[in-house]
Amino acid sequence: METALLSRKDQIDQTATALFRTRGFAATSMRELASALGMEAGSIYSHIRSKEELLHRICFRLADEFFAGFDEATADDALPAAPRLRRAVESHVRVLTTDSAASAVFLHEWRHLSEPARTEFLALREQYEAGFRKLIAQGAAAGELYAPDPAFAALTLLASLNWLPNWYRPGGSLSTADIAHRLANQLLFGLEVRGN
Amino acid sequence: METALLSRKDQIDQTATALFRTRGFAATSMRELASALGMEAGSIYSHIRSKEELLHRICFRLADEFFAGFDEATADDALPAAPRLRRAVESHVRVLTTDSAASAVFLHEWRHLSEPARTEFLALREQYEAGFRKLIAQGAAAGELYAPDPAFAALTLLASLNWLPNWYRPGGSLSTADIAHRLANQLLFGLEVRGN
DNA sequence: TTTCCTTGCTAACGAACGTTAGGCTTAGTA
DNA sequence: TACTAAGCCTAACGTTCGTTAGCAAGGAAA
Repeated sequence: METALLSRKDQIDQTATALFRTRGFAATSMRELASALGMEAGSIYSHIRSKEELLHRICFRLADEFFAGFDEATADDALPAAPRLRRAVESHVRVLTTDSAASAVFLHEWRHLSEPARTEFLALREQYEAGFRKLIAQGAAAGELYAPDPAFAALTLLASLNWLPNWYRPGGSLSTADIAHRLANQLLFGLEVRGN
Repeated sequence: METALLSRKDQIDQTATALFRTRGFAATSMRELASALGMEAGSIYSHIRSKEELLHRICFRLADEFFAGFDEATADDALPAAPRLRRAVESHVRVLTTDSAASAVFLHEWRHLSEPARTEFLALREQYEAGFRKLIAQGAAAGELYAPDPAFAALTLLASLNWLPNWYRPGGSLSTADIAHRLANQLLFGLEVRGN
């Protein structure tokens, strides 16, 4: 029972994540998933209740990670908005890179959740984005950031970050921290007030 | 035969585009598509050869539009790289907004193309992105742009733009030209050399 | 040793899938 | 008037889908 590094259930989650990422949720069959795990399709149901449960777990676990990272990164109220935003960006990138397959599923496959999970998911997503909007708006109000339209800026910022799982490959020359720092630099440079 | 504004085949393309966008290609059945068109599933095959042909047409038509827009926007060799890049960005945004459903399909559903179409598609995509990379690199070499890593900058730039179909809705307060101009401003501001 | 829980198997279920064949209706053309 | 072609129908094909039932092997716990 306490044998492997990964429990069988975790192996299933992980393999499902990889398949959902490359093939898409709808185009991945339980038989494909079973085959990748070296077992039969029916056997998977000793571990899970349904195919959608797999997707549900992936999406909401990632949501948790994004929130936890954001909260930790922005916890210090004494800090100005700009560095807090920078830390939030770095946290976001860290989640994207350390769990890039799950992130890709999180970003692309959530629409295959059925109600009410889908609505719940979208609410979380909106709440998360609102965190960035608020930070940018604070920074703009304090004159730390140049962002005439905080909502627009937040959208663009997250868009750039969320493209990362599309090209990032774990074996690359840049470390996760490098990428995070670099992306934050490039994006915030355009936002920060000139002469800073 | 010359009756409608849209031929029946074009109506099918258009409805398929909308469904592929919201439901995804794999999760959209021919019976769903037929029902949305007010006909039966089998009848569609009087107009098309296969479901994948629909996806193929959408993806490659959009590729044509992106290329045509880019070529026109950057045709003037006498212009410096920075304004040519700006025009390319505006062209990209124009395609994304005037055909946002098809763009979303183009961006998300291409992986359901089977070989060799899939490889062909990816080659086109790479070629298109190379155009942006080259423009940014030229601008950086000439000192017009601040981009220590042109590939990185191109990736980030297109990422921000390609997120557009996720939030843009045709009835919004901003015109297509407004959005194009605004996005180009926001993105290039971070790229352009300070004091310009 | 007995009991149980985990893990997996085989076989099958009903449903939905993409696609095809063949026929009917209608409108335009000769 | 006869012919043709488009457009759509119904019915069905073979396949694959997610999922379930029932059973067997193996190790842990009693």
